[in-house]
Amino acid sequence: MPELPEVETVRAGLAPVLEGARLSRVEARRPDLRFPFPPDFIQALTGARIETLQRRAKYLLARLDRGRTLVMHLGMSGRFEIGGGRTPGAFHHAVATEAPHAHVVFETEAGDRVTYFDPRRFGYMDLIPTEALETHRWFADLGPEPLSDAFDANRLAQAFAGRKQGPKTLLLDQRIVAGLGNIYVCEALNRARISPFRAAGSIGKGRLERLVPEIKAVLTEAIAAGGSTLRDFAQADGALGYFQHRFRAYDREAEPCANPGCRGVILRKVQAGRSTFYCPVCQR
DNA sequence: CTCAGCTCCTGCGGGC
DNA sequence: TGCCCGCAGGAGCTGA
Repeated sequence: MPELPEVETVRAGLAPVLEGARLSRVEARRPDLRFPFPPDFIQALTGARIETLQRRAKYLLARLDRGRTLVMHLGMSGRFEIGGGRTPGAFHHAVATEAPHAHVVFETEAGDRVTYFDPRRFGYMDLIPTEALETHRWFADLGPEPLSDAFDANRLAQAFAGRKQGPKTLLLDQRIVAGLGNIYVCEALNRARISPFRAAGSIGKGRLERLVPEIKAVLTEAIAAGGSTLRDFAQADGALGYFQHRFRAYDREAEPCANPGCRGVILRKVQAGRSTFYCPVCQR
């Protein structure tokens, strides 16, 4: 599911319920997601108060009042729902059925319930000492937030210098810029009319100065739209993001390029194991 | 160091 | 209808 705009949408949806809330009950319905839960996961969370719910790159960070932070990554198919955890209509059965793939349930003293679903289980959660977050291996090497001033053309030029890989691959590298994924990289390169395949080191500074604002623009627009709903992404309140209707390249194979004045057609090619959607006419 | 390829896991849609 | 294949929003690992 989630790239930066989707994770930010989830954060914004959960914050009203979780920020300032004290957890009265936490349930892990299996021993692991991508990784095992820490041994004291339930014990450490039960009774803890969530001070803030923040986002860094594609991670959600729930800072607890106990010196640790609950770190959550949604992988490919992770999703939160306010409520949930039981199959709707389960009361029709003699025994309530657990909703499929509802792996973690958080209940607050205020009576709210937040359920984490993740069919593919590429997501993960851990408890990390808050003061050690920045040096933790998940965060130590992360690049700048793409929407921050720290992410600019100079930074990108430095990262691209001498590299033969395409800008597509490098923009997916979270050490260069943190939060982009396959959709928004395809979209930003199409908007900036830069080929995903050319050697990143050969892209002139002027073109990077066009690319950076396009990255920021597509992310900002996607956040405003509540993210993109491809298969199963929904906001925490169940509302669907609608940015997918504004895709110009991603998932638009054989459709006309939307760039003004371009008469090209979007192609799909596999690059580094991922689908790359691009316009061979205007993206150079 | 760089880079391509493979891996984890489940579900879904298209083609036959 | 049912089966098989390819593909999916991430990212870490391997080995050349």
